[in-house]
Amino acid sequence: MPELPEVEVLTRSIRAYIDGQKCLALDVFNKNLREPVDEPALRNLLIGKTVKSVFRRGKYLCLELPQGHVLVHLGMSGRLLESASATPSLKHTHAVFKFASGYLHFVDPRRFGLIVCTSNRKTGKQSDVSQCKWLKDLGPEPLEGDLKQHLFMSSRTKKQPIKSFLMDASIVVGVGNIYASEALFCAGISPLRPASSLTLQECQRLARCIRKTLQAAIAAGGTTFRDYRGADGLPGYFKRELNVYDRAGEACKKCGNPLVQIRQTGRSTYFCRFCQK
DNA sequence: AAATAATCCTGCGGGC
DNA sequence: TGCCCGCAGGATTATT
Repeated sequence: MPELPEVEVLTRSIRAYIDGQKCLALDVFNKNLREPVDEPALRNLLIGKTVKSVFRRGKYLCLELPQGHVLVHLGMSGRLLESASATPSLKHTHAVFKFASGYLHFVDPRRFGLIVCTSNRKTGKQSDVSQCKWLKDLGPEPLEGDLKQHLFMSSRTKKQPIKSFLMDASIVVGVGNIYASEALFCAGISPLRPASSLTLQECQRLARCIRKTLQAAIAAGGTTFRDYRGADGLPGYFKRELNVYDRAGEACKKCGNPLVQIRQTGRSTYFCRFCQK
């Protein structure tokens, strides 16, 4: 998916588009996402209501409404597109939201995505969306707080490779397969290193690199590898700034040696054997 | 407890 | 042209 930078860019667009706008209608064409879409609950939360805020938590896009939240996750291939038309223009358009300002089309060929809602009213009390089942186990945001200290402390008992560790959303959110490889290259740390073997100094370097990489990607509008598109339907431009991802066999930009590709827990990892120790 | 494998689904590119 | 294979940015569940 869409990792953190892509969802952040998307969130900003969607915020400008629908924050403070009233939702007028909802069409669900295919409920069959990772979790079945609860259309009655969604309508109840949305129709005739005004969007109070739009924010991101990890890779979730969150819409705040008077009586709860709608959470959207793009999975691997999801898109959320702004459109002046109610009619789906793309195959695999599973839902269309109508707001006073225009339409939002949810498109997701692989259907790993998610549209779920959380309601305030169940307990009768104001419920904290951060404690809902989707968000409660997420680790901290990498762009906030003391990331270096967190990485160091939470890795002390972990023998798993640092790359897998970084991609674990319960450790830190938003770092997916692309940015894990990129951040490790930036920090000069091998993806194969056991997480617990990193020193505090290395965690500091890694934390800085994670932030630098994510922020640069946000500034470039995200990375489009295959599927990702912004809310305007346009790709992100960070791909040309990638140093290792999808560059197996090509020259390392630091030392010139060929980059290698390996598999870690079922995912491709790219790195330089000479620059990353 | 912690680490890995299998799984959900469609699309695309490469090899033949 | 077309078929088959492997792979794809995620996250949960089951298995060792």
